[in-house]
Amino acid sequence: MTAEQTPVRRRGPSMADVARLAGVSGQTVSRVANGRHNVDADTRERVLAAMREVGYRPNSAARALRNGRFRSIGVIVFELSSFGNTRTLDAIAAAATTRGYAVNLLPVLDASQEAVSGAFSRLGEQAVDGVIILIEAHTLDDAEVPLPDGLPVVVVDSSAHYDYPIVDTDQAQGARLATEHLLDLGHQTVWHLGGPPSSFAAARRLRSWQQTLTDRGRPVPPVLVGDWSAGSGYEAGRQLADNPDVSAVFVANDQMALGLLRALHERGRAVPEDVSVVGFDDQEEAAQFWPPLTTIRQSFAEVGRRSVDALINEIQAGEHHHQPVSVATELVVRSSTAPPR
Amino acid sequence: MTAEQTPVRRRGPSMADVARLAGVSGQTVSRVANGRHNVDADTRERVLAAMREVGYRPNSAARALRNGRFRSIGVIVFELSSFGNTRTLDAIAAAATTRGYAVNLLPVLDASQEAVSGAFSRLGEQAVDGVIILIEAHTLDDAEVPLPDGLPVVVVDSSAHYDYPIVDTDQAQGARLATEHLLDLGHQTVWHLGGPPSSFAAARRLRSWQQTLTDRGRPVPPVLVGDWSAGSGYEAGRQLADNPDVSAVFVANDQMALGLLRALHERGRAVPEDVSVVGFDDQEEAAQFWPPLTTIRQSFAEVGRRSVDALINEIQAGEHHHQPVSVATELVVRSSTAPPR
DNA sequence: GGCGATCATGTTGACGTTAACATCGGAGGT
DNA sequence: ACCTCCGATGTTAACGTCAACATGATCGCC
Repeated sequence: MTAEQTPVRRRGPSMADVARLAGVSGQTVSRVANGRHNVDADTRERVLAAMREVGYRPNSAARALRNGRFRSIGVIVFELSSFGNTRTLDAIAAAATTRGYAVNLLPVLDASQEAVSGAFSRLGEQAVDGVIILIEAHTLDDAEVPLPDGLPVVVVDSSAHYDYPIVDTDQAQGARLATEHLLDLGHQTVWHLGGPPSSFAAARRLRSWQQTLTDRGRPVPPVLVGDWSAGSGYEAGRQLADNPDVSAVFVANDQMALGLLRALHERGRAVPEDVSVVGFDDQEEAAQFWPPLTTIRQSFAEVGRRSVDALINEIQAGEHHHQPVSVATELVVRSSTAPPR
Repeated sequence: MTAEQTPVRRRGPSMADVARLAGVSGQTVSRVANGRHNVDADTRERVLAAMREVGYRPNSAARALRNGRFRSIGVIVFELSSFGNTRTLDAIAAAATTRGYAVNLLPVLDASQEAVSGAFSRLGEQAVDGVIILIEAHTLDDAEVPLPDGLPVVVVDSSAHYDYPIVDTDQAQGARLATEHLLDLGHQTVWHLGGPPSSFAAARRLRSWQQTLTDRGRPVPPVLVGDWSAGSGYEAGRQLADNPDVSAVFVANDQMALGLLRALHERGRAVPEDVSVVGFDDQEEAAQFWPPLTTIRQSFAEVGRRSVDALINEIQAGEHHHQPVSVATELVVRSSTAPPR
């Protein structure tokens, strides 16, 4: 009793099928598929009709094998946890698509060393022409980064520790903008709730805040440290709220600022009357915080676009631009800042 | 003057190179690369060493061509705008990676018809074995959806309008949970700020809220409509705040709830003393809203996992499960709800 | 009217991998 | 000692596409 094998055509139609139907050679089909001009108008029509009839789809595997290029870029992300990464990824995807490249997501499942190197080694088997790395630097630093040799890479980060082209927001400029805004309002000094020490972006913002204060001859208060999460902002806020000296705080991102605002409300300290707060990122919700948050807007779209440009440049021209790309930020004044009482 | 062509070996080493170095046939290298057991331990070592030496990486294009499978799934997303999509995508990426599949991002650049069908036709050229669709239904409905024939598809949405398997959060159960929570606290009725009419998820939540009220013999207040954004929540909140009849509001997502809270604060209506508010999603920040938001937690992780499971099942077994998958939600009580004054 | 130029189209082979089959040597059974 | 079976390894061909080259027809020009 021979089991009747379902004769399901698993593969789709190929050029050969189209060619047969149109009565031409495979090569002609190829030419039509690739929009070459040296095909007779009639023939082209006939081929296109045949393609439609059989539902032809070019096989990208065969194409990639033949051409040695995948027209695809990989993006290594550490979860899509953070607001910034998400937005940047979005911009990358848009830019890549526009440039005719597909985007391959290579998630790093947890923060462990092995997960990171796991992602990197998986990379070797991926069908990508280049990679954009979207995870914070420290996670990489120690890892024996087994990046496949000769694979173009662009890093989105604020570290200068790489041999790869770097694109990022100008953290220092943004932090200066925030700090100066508060000082200009008349505050004696500005406190700072920073991001995790492992983040270069956080370190840059912190350093620049510090620098701005000393440039102006102001005392530098002790730094509070959060982990980017709103919860950690709340924790820090509870400490700050009880300190009557605190009249102005620069928070390293909007999410932490949200938690900080909650802590201040809880303790009955009015914003901005008692305490002024400036965030960083300008995520959509910041305008709807209570009170609406003054913050530093960074253009994730621009960062995404620039990193794709840099990567595709590397892929197609083989050119490295080791000159880091810095994207400027912008101060957005809302209601969470005011002169000291 | 013949320009010296840089003899850059653009292609990486292939199995043949490894085979030559290890003194075996290509097939043996293939067996080692795929972890087959029928290879002598010594030989395997020799091959592995050779691989390391030349820096061998399997060429996934050749593999895909040979096997007819890409081990890759596509995800069609309408920007990564919404919190929910982002989280679901994250879960999908994690689940897919765990199952050994790569994830291809297929962004829909704008809401226009052509952008959507653009994404779909691009799909035909993508190296994917199946697709998960993460865009709201209405955008698809009218479109001549030119989905490649025979390509496995899973839709993450609450519509039943598809021929494809569907996975989504149990919107109706969540909305009922929210509404009942408020009624149980003693509120006479519950107002509703819904999502855009184009969203099936929003429609489900609305319908279930309505149903719950009528089941309990309560009056059904007029519906307010937002677009998921915090800004639209603020707009709606300004209307609600001036209405003294409003003592309880069920908001269709947390972001809009944030804006609504701001509007209530602005008008001096205390939460929860004057007005109780329940959100939907339980995004991380909800616990740090002012006051911390009572909300409906939906498991994006589960939705992502289940949709990947469904898709891979379809890919590997060819089985469709037209039975929609519904993922349960959970009420998380915080400080934004209380009995009426 | 002959000759090369130009253009549409066809033929061949290679990209790197692996399924299917072939081969070969030794272990085990009678 | 002979035969079988099994496991390790090699050989061949094919997946779908496209560059490179080959062919043959048409055209214009001296």
